[in-house]
Amino acid sequence: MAKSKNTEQKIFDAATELFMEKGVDRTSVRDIASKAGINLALMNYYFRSKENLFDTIFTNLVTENTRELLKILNSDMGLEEKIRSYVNAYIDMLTANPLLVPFFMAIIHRSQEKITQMKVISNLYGTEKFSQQIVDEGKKGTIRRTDPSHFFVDMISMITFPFAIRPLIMDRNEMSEEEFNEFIQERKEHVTEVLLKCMMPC
Amino acid sequence: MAKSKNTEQKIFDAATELFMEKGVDRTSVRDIASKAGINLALMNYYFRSKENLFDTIFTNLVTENTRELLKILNSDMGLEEKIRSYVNAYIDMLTANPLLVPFFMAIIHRSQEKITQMKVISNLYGTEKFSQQIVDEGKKGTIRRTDPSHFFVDMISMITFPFAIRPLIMDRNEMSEEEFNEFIQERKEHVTEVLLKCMMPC
DNA sequence: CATGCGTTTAAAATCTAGTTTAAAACAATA
DNA sequence: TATTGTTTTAAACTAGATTTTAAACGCATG
Repeated sequence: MAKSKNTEQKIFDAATELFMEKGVDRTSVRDIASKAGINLALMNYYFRSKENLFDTIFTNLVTENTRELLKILNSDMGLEEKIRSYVNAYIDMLTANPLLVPFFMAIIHRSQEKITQMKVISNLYGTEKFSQQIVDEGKKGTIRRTDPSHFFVDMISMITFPFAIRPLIMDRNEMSEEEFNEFIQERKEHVTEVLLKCMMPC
Repeated sequence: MAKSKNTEQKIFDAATELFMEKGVDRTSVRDIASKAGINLALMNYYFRSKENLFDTIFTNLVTENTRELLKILNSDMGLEEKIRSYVNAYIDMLTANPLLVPFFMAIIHRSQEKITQMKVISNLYGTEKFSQQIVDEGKKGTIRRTDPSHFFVDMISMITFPFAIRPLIMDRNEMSEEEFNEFIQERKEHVTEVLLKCMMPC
């Protein structure tokens, strides 16, 4: 029982990195083993199969990274403050983990049929309370009447999409890593502003 | 020389469909051959390798589908009309071809290093004229001063991202195919409005 | 009509990847 | 120390993918 947790963890970590970097299908079990510095068969010993290892990792990634965001979305903040914190927290999370979005995009494409994974991701977006808030404030006249589903899609689009096409943005604008990060930091303010402005009761 | 063009085309078409549907890595040359109704080795004869076939298809997909959009972006329309046509044309194009975005996202992840080297990519976003227009009108005061690179990213994010996460949106809102398409059609008006509103000179 | 050329097919060789097996090493404990 | 359960190793197995080679086909031209 000695090194068990240790080895299992090493496999888990190595696989996570490789999956995110090269994609699941382009990562072989042998890659994982060699990166983790363990014997090939141990992957099968601890996780029954590559696909099962992937499921484990995937679920873990989603739940780990969305806890905070969900909390904000379902908090009691006012609409403006909520939007601002959500945008900031989301962008911070993705900045710390820039491969997350491209990885997710690839997974959605890869496993459309795998409903379970879709369900896991759907958790990402527990928006009932937030939607209600938008409808309510629309009725009160505090903001323009706004369709919450479109609004939410706008929001996550503007937040996450730049990470999905990062290489293109960098290439197009001849940006270095740092310049791209600056660009992303600027977007915190920018996206918040766009979202608030378009629901202002003109 | 009899069936040459024919066979080459059959391979090309079959591969295009499969790549878009299942992803490049999960499509085997056998799949392609059987779908195209040709012998396994013919893929190798016409396109030297699977990877080379993929490059050909990818380049073709990009150029075919961006011609129209680029024309609009570099036309002499006024800003408002230009934005409206661009959003409409882009959404129409993706509606006709709903796998395009998820496919691209997967490709960006799959071949990051390769993609920036591909010259076709720069074609995707030839935005000089459009950017200039935004800067000019900002100076004139017709619109708020707006950073063109953020604006352009906002625009393509809101247009394309919903297609990338289509299964999630459908699952979350319990939508049928048709309902999703309606949702997307609504977005033409919605996105245009958001974009125009946020550059209005308050 | 046979020669040559582009095209197509078939079979074999090579490689890569996931999984399994069987035995060895190890650790804990009775 | 002997026993037992866990962990590790090396090697084998299986399946499939890709590439190569050579042979067959069909047709137009000399």
